[in-house]
Amino acid sequence: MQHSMRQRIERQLPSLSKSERRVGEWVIANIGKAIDAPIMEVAVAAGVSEPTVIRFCRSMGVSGFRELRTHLIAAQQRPESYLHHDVNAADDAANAAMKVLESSIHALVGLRGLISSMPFETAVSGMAEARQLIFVGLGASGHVARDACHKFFRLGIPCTTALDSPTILQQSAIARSDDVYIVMSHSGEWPELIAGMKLARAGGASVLALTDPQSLLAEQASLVFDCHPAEDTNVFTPMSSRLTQLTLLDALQVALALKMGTAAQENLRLTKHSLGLSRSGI
Amino acid sequence: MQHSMRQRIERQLPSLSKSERRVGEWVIANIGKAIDAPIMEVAVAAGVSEPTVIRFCRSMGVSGFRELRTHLIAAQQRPESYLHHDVNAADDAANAAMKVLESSIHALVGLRGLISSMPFETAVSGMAEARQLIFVGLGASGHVARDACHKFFRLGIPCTTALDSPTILQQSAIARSDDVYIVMSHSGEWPELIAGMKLARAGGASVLALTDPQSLLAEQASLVFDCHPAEDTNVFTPMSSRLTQLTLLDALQVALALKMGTAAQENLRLTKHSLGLSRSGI
DNA sequence: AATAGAATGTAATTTTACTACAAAATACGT
DNA sequence: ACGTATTTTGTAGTAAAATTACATTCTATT
Repeated sequence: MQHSMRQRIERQLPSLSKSERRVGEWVIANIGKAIDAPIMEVAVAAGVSEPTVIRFCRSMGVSGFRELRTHLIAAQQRPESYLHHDVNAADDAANAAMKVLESSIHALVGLRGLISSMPFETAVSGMAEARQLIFVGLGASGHVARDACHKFFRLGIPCTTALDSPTILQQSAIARSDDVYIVMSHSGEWPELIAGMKLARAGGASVLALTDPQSLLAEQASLVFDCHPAEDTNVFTPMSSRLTQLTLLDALQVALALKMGTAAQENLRLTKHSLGLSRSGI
Repeated sequence: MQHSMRQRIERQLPSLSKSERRVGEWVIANIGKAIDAPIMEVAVAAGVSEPTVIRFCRSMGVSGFRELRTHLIAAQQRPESYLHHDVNAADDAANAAMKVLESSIHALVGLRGLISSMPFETAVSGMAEARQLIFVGLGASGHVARDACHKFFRLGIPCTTALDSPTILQQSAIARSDDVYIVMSHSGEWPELIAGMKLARAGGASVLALTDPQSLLAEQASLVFDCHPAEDTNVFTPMSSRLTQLTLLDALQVALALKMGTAAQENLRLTKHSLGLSRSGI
C-alpha cells in the first residue's frame, strides 16, 4: 500500500456521501479511538448507522471494518505521521496524549538532524579529564541537572549540582580550571546563570551550555549544545526542550563512558550491581 | 513500549503452560497469518481450544484476542529506521550519541503504538477531582516524580512527592480516598513501593502506576500505564523507560489541563507569567 | 492411591461484524 | 409541479467471532 489509510480517507472525503463523510471525519479526528472501538461505537460517535460505517470501509477500498482497523493501526506506526499538532480544547484525553507524544517524537527526530554538528568529541574529552562535573539549572532545568548528576556520578567522576541562585554563584566562584561546568537553560537568559557562568570561566573552568544557541548564555559558553526552544508557546505544549536536554545528556554520558574505557564501565557495573543487592532494578 | 509483542511473547514462552506455549510458538512462526486469522483458526492451527488462545492473550498482558492482534499489527509495521543498535567500544562519541538518540526515538515510537490502549480518560477524571496528587518514586524514578510534581502543581492542584522509603510509607499511611497516588518504578518490584501502595489503597486512595504491567506493583494498582523496561541490560543503554515515563506524564498533564478547563489553564498562564516578572522563561 | 490444584476443553452466552431489505432522500425528465 | 428512477440511509435480522462459565482431565504431592 502506497498511502497511509489516513491520507486515503482525507483524499476521498469530498467524494463521499454525507453520512459516510461524517464517518471519515470522525475517524481522522479520533484515530486512536477508532483503533479499538467496535463498529457500534464508531457509528454512534459519528451519528450514523452501523451499515453506513461498513459502506464507508468499502468506499475506502477495504473489505470491511476489520481490515480498516488493520490499516489504521499500520498507518499509525508509520513515521510520516509524527507531525506536530497543537492540542486544543476539543481534544479528549486520549487524543491529547497522542498529540503530546507525537510532538515529543517530533522534537527528538529534529534533534537527530542536528546532532552531527554538535561538539561531542570535544565535550567528552574535556569531561574525561575533569576533576569534577558541576550540573547547573534552575526550575524545570534543575530537574534535568539533578537527573544528569545522578547519571554521571555512576561513572566514578565526582559530580555535584547547583540548582538555586546562591548555590550557583558559590559553586561558580570556586570552580577551577579542571572542573567542567554544565549549565542547562531553556531560554538562556537568566541573569544568575550568566553571572555564574562568567565567574566559572574566570576561574578557568570549561563551560558547556545546553541552551538556545542564540542566547546570551550561549555567547559566553566554551561549548554549546543546541537545545532550541519549541517554536510554539501554546500553554498546552509540554516542554519538549526538556526531553531534548535529557536525551543529549544521555548521549553525552554514554559517549563519556566509552571514552573513559574499562574503569568507567566497571563503575557502572558496580552501581547496577549494588541495586541488585536489595533486589532487582528500580 | 520498548518490546515488540513478538519479543514479549518470546520472552514469556518458557514460563507458559504447554498449550499456551504452543499458541505462542505458532504465533511467532506465523505472525502474518495470526494478524488476520480469527481465534478459531489460531486455535486449530496451534492444536488447542479457543479459550486457551484467550488465556494466552491474557498471559501476554493484553485484554483479549482483539488487543493481541492490535499489538501484532503494530509490531510488524514498526519502522526499521529507528532500530535499536547497541553502542560498542568501536564507536566514537558522535556515533555513540546518534545511537543513543535513535534508541530514545525508538522507545517513544514504541510507546505511541501502546498509548491508545492506556486508560487516560479514567486517569484524568480521577485526577481532576483529587484533593492532592502524590508522586512516588525511588532513585532514577524519583527524578521523574519530582519533575512531574513540578509540572502538575502549575495546574493549581496540591501536589507532593515521596522519594525515599520512610517518606513513602508515611505519605501512604495518611493517603485518603480523594487523593491520587502516582507511583513510578522501572521494575515494579521494590518492596517499599508495594507496601506503600497497599497502605494507600487501604486508605482508599486511587493508585496509578507507571511500570511494567507484569509486575507486582501493577497487580496492586487501580490503573496501570505500561512502561516496562527495555529488555537489554547493556550498561551503555540509557534508561529509555525514564523517557517513557516523562512523556506519559507530559501527556497526562496536558490531558488534565484540558479536562479541568479554564481554571487550570489560567493557573498555567499565571505560573508562566510569574517567570516573566524576573525576565523570560527558564 | 487419594486428593488439591492447575490446566484444558465443551458448551453456552455475549458481543461484534455484516446482509437483506425497506424507507427516505435526492435527482431527473416530462 | 408531479411522478419515477436512483441513490442514500436506516431497521431488523443473521452469521461469525470472542468471551465466559463450568465440567473434565491432567499433575503433583502427600
